[in-house]
Amino acid sequence: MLQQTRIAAVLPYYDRFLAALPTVHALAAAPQEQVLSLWSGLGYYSRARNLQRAAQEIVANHKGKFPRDLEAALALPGIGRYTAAAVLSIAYDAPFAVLDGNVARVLARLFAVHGDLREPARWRRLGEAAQNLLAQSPAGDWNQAVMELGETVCTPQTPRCATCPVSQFCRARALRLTNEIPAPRRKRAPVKIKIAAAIFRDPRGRTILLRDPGAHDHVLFSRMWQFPAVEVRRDPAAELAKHLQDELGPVAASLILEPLRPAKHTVTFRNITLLPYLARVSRLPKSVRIRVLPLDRLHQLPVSSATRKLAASVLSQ
DNA sequence: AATCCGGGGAC
DNA sequence: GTCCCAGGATT
Repeated sequence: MLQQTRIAAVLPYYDRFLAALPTVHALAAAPQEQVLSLWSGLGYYSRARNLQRAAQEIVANHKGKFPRDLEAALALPGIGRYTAAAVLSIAYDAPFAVLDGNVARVLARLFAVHGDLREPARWRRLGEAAQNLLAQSPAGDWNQAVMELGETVCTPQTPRCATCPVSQFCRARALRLTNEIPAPRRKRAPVKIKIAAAIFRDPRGRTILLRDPGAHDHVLFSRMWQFPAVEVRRDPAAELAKHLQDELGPVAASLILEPLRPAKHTVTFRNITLLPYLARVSRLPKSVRIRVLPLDRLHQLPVSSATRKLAASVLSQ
């Protein structure tokens, strides 16, 4: 959960996840839909799929215990250098240094490393530097201490050098380069997209969700349950109406699409304007690919945050 | 080596 | 608004 995600954002998910699936055996045996529902809203959903696959491999091949061997850990889906080092050092006191965004920033300032830290050759050197510093024991405590130093003291903006325990060794500070190091991560230019979505509602307050309706909006909805939706350009209502007929058939022919308040959503480099349309119907469309459920019970299914925002636009009006 | 994948909290 | 997060997989 912590991969590229702040601790504060993870905590409530972590608590709910462990309460529902407290053991590796429970996780391995759970329906994938339950795992994804527990992850719903946290993002990077391949992590959830990989975590469950890893649990299944651990049960099948490692007697239900996370492997102590580095190579075996790296062979698990979703376990890379960082996570393997973190788990093995914290759980088993194995002598592997972690390198994450926090550690990289601390080391880059300590040694005044210029350039993009994520560039593979530079990242590898930083990993070697981290390993060379790992003379302390227990290794897990050392690793967590360096990460926490980065999180709380050696922060990206306005680091708290006055309270830093290693400021006297810091080359970036000596050179007055703490604001220039590390170099900012280069990012892809943002792209603007408009997505129109139809939120059906029957007299009992129920709606429909689909899965895998088309390739174009997978990015936004993460291949999970979603409202019928389509990317639109000039005439959102008309383009959505056409899409609904293609998706759902003639049942969608004479719908009245009532525009609701647009919402903003960002997925990596895409700036998305969500255009919700309420479709009041006496009877919901039926199909094997359709799930019917109350509009205020979306958390029962795996959905992305975009789907939650769309539902909220109806519930708030 | 590049690119992709979510979401939100801090500033 | 901007930045970046206890990264990993895929191409």
